[in-house]
Amino acid sequence: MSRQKQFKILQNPNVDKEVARLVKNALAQRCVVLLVGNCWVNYRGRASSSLESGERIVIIKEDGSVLIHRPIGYEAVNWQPPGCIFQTHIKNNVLQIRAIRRKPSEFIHIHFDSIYLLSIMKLEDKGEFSLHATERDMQKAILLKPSIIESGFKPTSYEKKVEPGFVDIYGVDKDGKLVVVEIKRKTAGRNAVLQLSRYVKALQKTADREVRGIIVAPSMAKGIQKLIVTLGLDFKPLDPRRCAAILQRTQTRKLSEFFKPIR
Amino acid sequence: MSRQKQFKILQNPNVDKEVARLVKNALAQRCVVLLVGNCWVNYRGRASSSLESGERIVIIKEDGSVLIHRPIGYEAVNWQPPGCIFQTHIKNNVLQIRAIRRKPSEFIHIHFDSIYLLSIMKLEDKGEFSLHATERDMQKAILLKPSIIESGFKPTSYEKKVEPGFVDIYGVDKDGKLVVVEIKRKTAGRNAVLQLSRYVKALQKTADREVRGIIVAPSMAKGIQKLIVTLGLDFKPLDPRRCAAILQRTQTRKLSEFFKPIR
DNA sequence: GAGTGGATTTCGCAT
DNA sequence: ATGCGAAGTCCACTC
Repeated sequence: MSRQKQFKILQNPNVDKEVARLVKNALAQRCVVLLVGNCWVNYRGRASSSLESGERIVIIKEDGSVLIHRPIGYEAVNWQPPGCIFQTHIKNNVLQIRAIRRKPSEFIHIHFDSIYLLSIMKLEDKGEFSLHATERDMQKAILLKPSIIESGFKPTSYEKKVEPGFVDIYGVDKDGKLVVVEIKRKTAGRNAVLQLSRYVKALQKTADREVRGIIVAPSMAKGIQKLIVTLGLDFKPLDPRRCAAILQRTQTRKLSEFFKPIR
Repeated sequence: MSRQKQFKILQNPNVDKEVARLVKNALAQRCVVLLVGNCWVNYRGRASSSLESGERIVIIKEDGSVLIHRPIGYEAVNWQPPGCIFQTHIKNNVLQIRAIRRKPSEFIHIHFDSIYLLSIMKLEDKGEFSLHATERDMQKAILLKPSIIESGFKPTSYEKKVEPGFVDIYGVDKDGKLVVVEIKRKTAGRNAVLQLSRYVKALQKTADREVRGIIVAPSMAKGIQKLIVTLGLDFKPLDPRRCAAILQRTQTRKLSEFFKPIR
């Protein structure tokens, strides 16, 4: 199963022109460069810092971001966000790598006098990353912490399931208006908006008060904003991961202890 | 100059019991473990996430923190703060590493089906890291050596936090006038000047003496000079590096030993 | 222990 | 572009 990955690994190379050339070429080719060795670092930009000599792991990624990690600590001690320009020099058996960024203008200078490991690689990573919260989780989170929708919102009841693909909440806003909330786990599209609009219109016929419709989703499809405004609806961006976090923090109890489900 | 560093490097090892044993021992001995290979990751805790198969860099540090880095992006895609407990398993030629944390209870499961590089090392890093010339550092320097602002200036108290981007000092000048100092780490702009002016005006209402306002910054924005004069404020240029030097010379003690913080 | 504020915060979405 | 809010924020300091 272990397929041979073609990349360069040098163990304890001399810190010389050859190493500098390898690093320079690797950076030009947008490879990922991994360095372990003894180094010191200076940073100057939004703040200034200096890091004395010590053994660290340095990662330069293909997008031009830089990370310098000490053997302890979750956070990088020095870093540079994506988009850096690089310069490499060798002088007196010291390899210097400069990572320069504009806007804000800042740089990191990394100096290696010993390299234990130099690895240059092309990594392929198409895997999707997802922080999941199901639609039901999002519904739970809103019911447990209605303020994430808007200040003063009070849910009164909810629907357990509605086709196709969303879960609704009913409530009252801070002004006493009736509110229908429609939840989408992914980007809210045309269908969701139209569906909610129909709901609101239907309810309005029998209600004695104004009825509002709110779409809750991590994002809107392109060009939907205008439709939402036209139909008099509101959009509230809500990240599923935030919902997940809320559920984790909150004691998980049955929702029906708090709210009455409709059918 | 490149001294031989004793640590283990395996290139394209088979994903088998031997690899699992090496990793397990390394973690038990608080080594830094560096893995590059094809993996997928599940996280569950404050939130939940899944990361599909792809090629990444994984760092496990001696303090029990974990970082999983994709080939792009400044931030780790998954991580675990220091203090994790680890479990390693091998099953069907897949290496599973579990990093478990209590409080909050959460875990990461990392699965490798190919390993391109496994490096196990003891890194020694005694080098000191110092961040100089933050706004707080400038504040400290002024409090420790008020004469850099102007001769005869005596700070009486300071504010720890002020919205957004400056730290204030209160004091008395050589003539007994009240002084408000506003610090900017970078060029002082229109906002800073107006903010200070409002402060001074507000204080003047309740003060029995004249109140002065001093802007301290490395430089002024273009065209601000006139505004400063118009509002009756003073400007004092101060290089953050000079502050760093002052802090360097002076024994660092708690500011509250000398001055009373306001709120 | 919980709570608070800062960060070279970063990141995203709003205006 | 700029500004505001959230983060699996993390971290350090105070109460």
